[in-house]
Amino acid sequence: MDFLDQLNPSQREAVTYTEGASLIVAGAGSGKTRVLTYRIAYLLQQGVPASRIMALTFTNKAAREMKERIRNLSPTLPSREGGRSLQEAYRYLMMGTFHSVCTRLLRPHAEVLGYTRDFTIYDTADSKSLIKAICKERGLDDKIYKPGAVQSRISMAKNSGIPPREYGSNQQLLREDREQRMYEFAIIYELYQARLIAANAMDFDDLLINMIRLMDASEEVCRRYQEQFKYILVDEYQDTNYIQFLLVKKLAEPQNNICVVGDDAQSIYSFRGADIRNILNFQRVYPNARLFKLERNYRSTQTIVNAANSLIHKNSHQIEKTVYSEKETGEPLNLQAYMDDRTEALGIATRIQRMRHKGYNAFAVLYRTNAQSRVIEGELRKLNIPYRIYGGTSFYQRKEIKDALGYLRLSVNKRDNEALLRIVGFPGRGIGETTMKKVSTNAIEHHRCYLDVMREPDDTGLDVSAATKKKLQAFALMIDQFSDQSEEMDAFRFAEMVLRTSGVMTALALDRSTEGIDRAQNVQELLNAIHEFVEQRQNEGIDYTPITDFLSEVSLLTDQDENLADTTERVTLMTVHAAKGLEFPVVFIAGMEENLFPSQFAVKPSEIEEERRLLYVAITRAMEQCFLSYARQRFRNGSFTFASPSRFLNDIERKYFEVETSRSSTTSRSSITSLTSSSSFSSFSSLSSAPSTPVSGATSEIASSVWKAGDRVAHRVFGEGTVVRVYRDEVTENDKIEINFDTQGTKTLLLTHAKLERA
DNA sequence: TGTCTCATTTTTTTT
DNA sequence: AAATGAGACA
Repeated sequence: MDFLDQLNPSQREAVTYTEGASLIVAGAGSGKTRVLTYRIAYLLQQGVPASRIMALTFTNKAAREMKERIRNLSPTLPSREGGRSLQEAYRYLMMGTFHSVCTRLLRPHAEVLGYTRDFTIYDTADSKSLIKAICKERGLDDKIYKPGAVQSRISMAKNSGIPPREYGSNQQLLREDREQRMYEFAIIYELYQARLIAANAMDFDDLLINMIRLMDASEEVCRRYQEQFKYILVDEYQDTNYIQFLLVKKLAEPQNNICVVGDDAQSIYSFRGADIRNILNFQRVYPNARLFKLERNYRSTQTIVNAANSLIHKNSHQIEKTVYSEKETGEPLNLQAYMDDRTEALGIATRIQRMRHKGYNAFAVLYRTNAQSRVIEGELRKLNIPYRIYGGTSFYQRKEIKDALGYLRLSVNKRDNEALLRIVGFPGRGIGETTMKKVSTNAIEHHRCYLDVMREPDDTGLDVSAATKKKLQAFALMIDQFSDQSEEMDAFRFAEMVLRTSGVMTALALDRSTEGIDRAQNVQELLNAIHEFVEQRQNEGIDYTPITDFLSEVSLLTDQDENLADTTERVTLMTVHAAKGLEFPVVFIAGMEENLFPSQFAVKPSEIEEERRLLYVAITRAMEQCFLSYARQRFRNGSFTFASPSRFLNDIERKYFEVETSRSSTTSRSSITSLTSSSSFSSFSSLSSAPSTPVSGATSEIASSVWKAGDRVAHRVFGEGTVVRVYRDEVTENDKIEINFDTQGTKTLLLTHAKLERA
């Protein structure tokens, strides 16, 4: 049986057209991954060696899954290659995220660019802390130079291919900086880059940029890679940025066997520099490119596909396509209004419970921001519904894990100053901020790394006491010893030795609090992960795995990459971004409110359009049913905010929603305009019409009156309570009050958002 | 130095 | 709510 039979005609065409450039525009659920997988399998069948194929995916998980599918496909392929069996071929595919593939290709040639092979990868936290330090050194106000903002601007510059030098002569950019009062931005950018290089470190963007620089710098390397990768495939092309575009273009030369797959309607990463023009202009860059459209959706019911289409058509420029489904009509979308975020979470949890016969894996609750997961989590737990949260602070972001990794990083790359700063204070060894400040100053002045200064404090004339010197030298000695052994042991044995010798393990074991025990367990967990990593490589025939290999993998892990082993039935909770590429029978989309979805930061039309695409992605994750909901009041940043329904709700054609049944019904099935609340607080009659402004007449009346501790208060959400603390006698709108509730303990409320009544 | 407390600020999505 | 920062204190 020919495996191509399993494809529909348009899929098959896209799979078998292998020479030259092709653009596959793949609507949501149209079997995009399938096409990519089969295309690679087809190439293998045609006798193309696996090592000549490069496939760039959006997550490592996607790469892994694709490899697995290719492996399962390959037995059915007739082997044209006598020697190596096709079943094994998948191992030699160059497959992964842009960042991980670049790291792999970059390491052996890092010297060309002035790095060593052991360069470390700075994650967002490292970069941010470096930026902070630079701003502080220069005495800049971090109210104006917000580390986060500076970082994303640097990233933008990098992703647009503008190095520090060019930045300083770009009038347009400088003007923008002046408007932001960031007169020294160009200098910060330059210093930042210099410090990265000095630390033998690359940030995420550097991995891509340096890959291009490498190919520019070495004709030989360039040709070698171009010859090696005869076929290049890029998944999720709509979310690639300018640098990625350049990189792929360069790698594919001169034969240009390049195949990109994507859906402009699902471009949701512009904040990360993704440029939708890459996919829109593909045919202009490659005039001979064949265009394939996959328009049949195999995932969702007709209603879901049509509803999503009606939404996305509100956007301007798109590649013309008609996504359709031939599955059953299916159930209408459901829209539910709730009084507040907790009621919303409870509503979702209750619905899941009612439908639990489908199995918990059938459900996903999607939201715009990670912060929304808390409430939902809480209500699910109350109803004993098992769930799994993706994103948020992942395992590798935990402090103790970052500390542990810091030791490993520094041992491998002694110039990794950010790692050093992390770990020098843990476990405590009497080296504090003041000392490190001096170390840092001297290091920068003498163009040495921190560890050098600590090892030889006299070389730079470090002004510290003899006792401190001793401590610094002891630390340096320890790291040097680790470093000497880093290539003598495999990753696991090395990590174990370092974490024991350094005192990290002992320090954690000393803390007998619940959190302390957790932390110790987490570090043990890290060791297990390293062990697993080494074993896995052994199975792949690599018998020596140094710690460097592990380190470069962990820093590039994505959110979806975690939690493979756990197969128990659970509801999935994640942001819409994280849900990209996934599907679930039943999808809940929570928080359909203005200033949340679309985000409060989306103001420009293009930004609103991106948010709309984001909702499109969310809806098209659903196979059978889609529930949308919003809350009128939401606890955000420590206080209550009022919310109005998302404008996007009006962008979805009304006819796809469940129609309102009867006005008097207790459970509210509602159309968009007459949303009735299903809350148990209906006794507050004033509630049914949600006020659009937070300050009502009642509030100002309260604001002008005098409240004392012990006065009673009624809050519209929580019911009755007692004021236990008033910060001042004279209460004004922005004052805080603390309210004691019998069920939920104490809450602090901003008076502006609390409706108070004298009880 | 290191730790604790109090106060202020923050806002998204992630390789 | 959570995270960060400043300041007091041992």
